[in-house]
Amino acid sequence: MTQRDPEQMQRKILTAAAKEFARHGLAGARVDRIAARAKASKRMIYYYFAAKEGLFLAVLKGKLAERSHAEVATHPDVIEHLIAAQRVTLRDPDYVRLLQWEALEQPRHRDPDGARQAVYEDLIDAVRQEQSRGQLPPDADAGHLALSLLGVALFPYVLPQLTEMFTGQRPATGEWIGHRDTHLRMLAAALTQPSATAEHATTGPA
Amino acid sequence: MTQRDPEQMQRKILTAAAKEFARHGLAGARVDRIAARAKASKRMIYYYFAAKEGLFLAVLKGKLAERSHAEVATHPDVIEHLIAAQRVTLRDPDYVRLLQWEALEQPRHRDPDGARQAVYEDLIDAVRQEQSRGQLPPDADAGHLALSLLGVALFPYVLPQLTEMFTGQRPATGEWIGHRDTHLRMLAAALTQPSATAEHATTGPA
DNA sequence: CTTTGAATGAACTAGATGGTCCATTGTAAG
DNA sequence: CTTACAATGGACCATCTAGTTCATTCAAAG
Repeated sequence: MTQRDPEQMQRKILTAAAKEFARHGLAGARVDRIAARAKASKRMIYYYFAAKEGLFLAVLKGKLAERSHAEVATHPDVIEHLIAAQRVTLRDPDYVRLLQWEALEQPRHRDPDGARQAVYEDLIDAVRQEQSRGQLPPDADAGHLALSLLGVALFPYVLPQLTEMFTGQRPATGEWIGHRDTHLRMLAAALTQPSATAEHATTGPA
Repeated sequence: MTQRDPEQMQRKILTAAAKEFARHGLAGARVDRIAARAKASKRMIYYYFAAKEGLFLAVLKGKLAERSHAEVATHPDVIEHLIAAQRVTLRDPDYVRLLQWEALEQPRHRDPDGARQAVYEDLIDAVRQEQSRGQLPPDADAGHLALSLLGVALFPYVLPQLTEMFTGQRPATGEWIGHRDTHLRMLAAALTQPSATAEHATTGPA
């Protein structure tokens, strides 16, 4: 019945593991749960990935690769940059969580082939271009500026408790996203133009 | 020799636990390690705090209380707000990590007495004042704006991997902080003034 | 000096969990 | 058809760990 298909097996394990690790992190994840969700025997996990941590790293690498497409896409102006970063994040909330787990649990986060570095380098370049076009403060360090922009876009999802305290709602509800969009547009406008008078900001729905 | 002193015992446990939880989170923390670090028997932990999670929550509550002082302090303008947020964070890196663990591991983060809410409410008020003084875009939602500002200040410490990719250094090194300060000042200036020409930005050292 | 209960320590337990062993099966090549 | 090996399943194990048991000690009250 179940014809053997090693590649699909590995994929199933990886996606199951991604869910589990996103939810519980490396320490909190349970190998048995991953096996169950993947409908594989635990044996398989150790057959393809040597250890729990190996699987975790594989998941991370996979997600990163998967995301690099979305991330690289440059957008005409700051506003679209921010909004896009938010949209991408919302499409796969697990991504941010994995980044957080990595930050907390992985003392060493290496990027051997520099693939990751490259992705962000592209983002910095985009910022640089917008600076030269006068869309962003020209004398700001591009790296720091890109970091700040990404921070504004992602922070609410990174610490939802704070977000709730500040805005009265958890992020990722439809209504909240609309409000946030409006805010991001306004912020970008303030950064771009002298008079921070956002033209009637539409509460941009999905 | 060791006269019995219940209160100090509890404090010792709490500070030991804070360190351990900040490092490893709730799931990753080891009760034995906490006991060892506190130079207490494990029994004591369960005597004063019913369970591991109880201890975790106690730690969280303690840190929050400890921080509310620093947080409440309002500052004359945006710049100082941001810089201050950064300084406070640097003085106790465990704080941000605990917030992150909370975000990841605690599906339910309640604030029964609303003490926490109050702290952030103050921050929002401060932002509102600066808006009315023309220091910040007046038509932006104060809550979202406060969230964004805090995001810019904290984000680098929340995801240091990204920070390293964007700026070439991990945060919290002396040099990095100086650069970040400069950047924050520039950003605040851009948000405040029409022409985003930061006067010769000094690379403000520690 | 005794009594009493809070405070403490050391050894122990039950269960969970990462990882492994060994036997088996599908499959592709000869 | 046989051989050989990759792929798989399921039971098994050693260890780790949160939490407990029980006896003991200190200190304050009488």
